[in-house]
Order: sequence, then structure tokens, then C-alpha cells
Amino acid sequence: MARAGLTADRLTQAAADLADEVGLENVTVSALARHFGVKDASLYSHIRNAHDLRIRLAVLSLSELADLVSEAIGGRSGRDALVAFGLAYRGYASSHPGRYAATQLALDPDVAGESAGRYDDMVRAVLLGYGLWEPDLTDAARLVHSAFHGYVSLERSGAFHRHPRGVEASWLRSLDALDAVLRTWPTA
Amino acid sequence: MARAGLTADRLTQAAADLADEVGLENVTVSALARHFGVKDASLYSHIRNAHDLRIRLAVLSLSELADLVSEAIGGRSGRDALVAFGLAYRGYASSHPGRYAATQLALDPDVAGESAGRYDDMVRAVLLGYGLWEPDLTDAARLVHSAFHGYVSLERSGAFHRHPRGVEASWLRSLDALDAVLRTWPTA
DNA sequence: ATAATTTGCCTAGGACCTCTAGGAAGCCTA
DNA sequence: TAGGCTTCCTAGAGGTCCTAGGCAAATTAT
Repeated sequence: MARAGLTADRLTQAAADLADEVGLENVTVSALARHFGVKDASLYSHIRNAHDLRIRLAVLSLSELADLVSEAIGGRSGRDALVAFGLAYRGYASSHPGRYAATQLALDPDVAGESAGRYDDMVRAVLLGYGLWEPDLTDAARLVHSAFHGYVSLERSGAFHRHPRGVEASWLRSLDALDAVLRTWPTA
Repeated sequence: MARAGLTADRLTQAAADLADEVGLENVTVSALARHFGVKDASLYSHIRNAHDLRIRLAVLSLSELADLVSEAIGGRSGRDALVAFGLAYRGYASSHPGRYAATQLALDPDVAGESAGRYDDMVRAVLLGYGLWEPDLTDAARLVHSAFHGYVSLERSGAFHRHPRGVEASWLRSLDALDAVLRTWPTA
């Protein structure tokens, strides 16, 4: 019988597309096997287990997000960089909800160190443009990252749909507000 | 044989405790049945299905969180109210991680309208103390809620542990920063 | 070109979870 | 105390994760 030509990378890619279509929680080994027309057990030659698949998906997604943000903020600084970052971030989360959800999985530092670290570095790079230094730099980076993740997460869970105000408009104003607080970061 | 005396409320309470112990994703109908020493099928006289159990857990948790926050901000306004809110919010999330995770489930508006609405109203009440009005009120409420949820969510997923700076210290500074931006909310 | 080795996908099956159908035993009220 | 309702049961179907062991295809060595 002809082989399906599976690899860990092809599985991860397919899992990412599946996640965006049906939600990360519905990305199962069985569903993936069905997609390739093979039996469940066949996948275990390429991935260790379901958790391993999710970790690979998280690393892929973090890497894609870092690429997208990197391109968005290239050459910009200050408010321009922050807004570009915020728009790229929310854009990725809304166009790739399953992939985005995967970026929030808890990762071993040694596994995720690279892809998550790239992302962290970009946040910090933007904040350096605001003249922030340690420990304010880390505090501000945590707040900005929190606001970004919290916004897209709450938007997706429907928490914002209880009010008619446009979600896009609030996002732009929130970016303005973050810019303002970074420009005048309160010192202890 | 003696009856176990199950009710939907007792099941929900036990599910909440179980969620805090072993994580929301490990709260299964089977695990709950084991806890009460009954067969899985017995639970279906009290809950409709596993999703129904999670919804009940979400409503319980949102209600508890609203109670806690309500008590924390009682009588305070402005910065005091914001900080009390932030400390109570993060406190609930860290002492009840499973319950907190349940608050983030997407809820039908008619089901969650009450408990989630109570929470929303408290955010807005604090922001009224800063002299904010629509549409800034909603924009700021979304940003504050995002920062709160994002912070505890990222903290829990380990995103902050890649840096030695204390997570508690950053939180206090982040609350300062949010207070600052609310006092000088940038108008369009 | 053929033999040896590695690799990919298979069947079989166990463990756990969700949920339905239908039955028996406990509890409440008339 | 008899009827009716509720609670919990057994039985079982179907889904997911994963392991063990086998055969065949692809690759490498001879």
C-alpha cells in the first residue's frame, strides 16, 4: 500500500490549519489521522503523543507570530512601533485563532526558549524606544504583553460582545492609552 | 444501597474544588463520579452533560469573583479602588486557578448575563470614579479587564518566569501604570 | 541488482471518557 | 401502605489516546 508521506512537520502544519478551522481543543490525534487517511497509531512514528503535537504547534505558532510582528515593527519606533505591533498581534489572533490559542500553552523553558524569547525580545525592543530601563522595562513589557493577550483572549471569549461599542475602535484607543502610559511611565 | 445525596450544586462545588486541585482540563464526569463513589451514569440525573457542568462551574466562579471584588472595592474609589480590584482579582486567580480558568469559558449571553454582568458593572463603577464617560468608559474598561486577565493568564502559563523580576512587584507597578493612564485618559 | 537494514503504516487491543436506555431500589405523599 | 417520583444502577455504544508487534516499502550496502 502506498505511504502517506507523513512527517512531524507536515503533521504540525495540518494540525495548525485544523486548529484554526475547528478550534485547538478539537485538534486530536484521531482527527489528524482521518485527515491523512491513515490509522491513529501511524502518527506515533512521527510524534511522541498528543501533548508533543501541541507543543510543536505552539512553537510553530509563536514563530509565525514573531515573524509577523517583526515585519510589522521593522524600521518603526515609539508609538508607530507599538501600534504596528498591536495591530499585527491582534490580526494574527483573529485570522489564526487556533494557532493563537496554541501560543498560550505552558511551555518548557528549554523547548520554548527560542520562539517565545524572540517574541519577548521584540516587546522589549519597542519599549527601549520609549527610553525604559530595568526594572521598568520588564514591568512595562509584562503590562503590554498582558494587555495584548488579554484583549484578544477576552474578545474571542465573547466578553466584549455584551456592549455595542466596536471592538476595533476600542483596540485603537487602548493602543493610544498604552502609548501614553509608556511615554510617562510612573517611576517608583 | 444508600444514596449519595447528589445535587447539581454539590456536583458544581466539588467540580470547582477538583478544578483548583488538578486543573480545569482534568475535571471529568468520571473523576467527579469517582469522588462521590457513584457510577458515571448517575451524574446525568443532575447535569445534562459535561459541557453543562462546566457552564455551571463558570457561573459559580464568576459569582465568587464578583463577590470578592465587590467586597474589596467597597467604599473605595479612584486609585484605591483600582488597586484593591487588581489585588483581589489576581488573588482569586492564584488561589483558585481552576475556578479562574472556568471564568474564561465562552458563555451564552442569557446564561452568563447575570454573573458576568455583575463583574462588568464593577469595572465600570471604578472607572466612573476616574470621571470617564462613554465611549471612553467602555474602551478603558476593556483595557483594564484585558490587562487583568492577560496578566494572570500569562503568569500562569509561565510567560513571566523567563525573567527574574518579581511577578508581584511588576503587578503593583502595572496597577500604578493603569491608574496613571486612567487619570489622564487620552481623548481622541 | 540483490541483500540487509531501516522506516512507515498496519492490526489488535487496553484504558479512559462521554452519554443513552432501561431497570430496581430508595424516598415522599395520599 | 400503595403509588409515583427520583436516585442510582447495569449494560453497552462510540470516541480518544497509546502500546506492542508485524509486514511491506523505501533506503542503503554489497
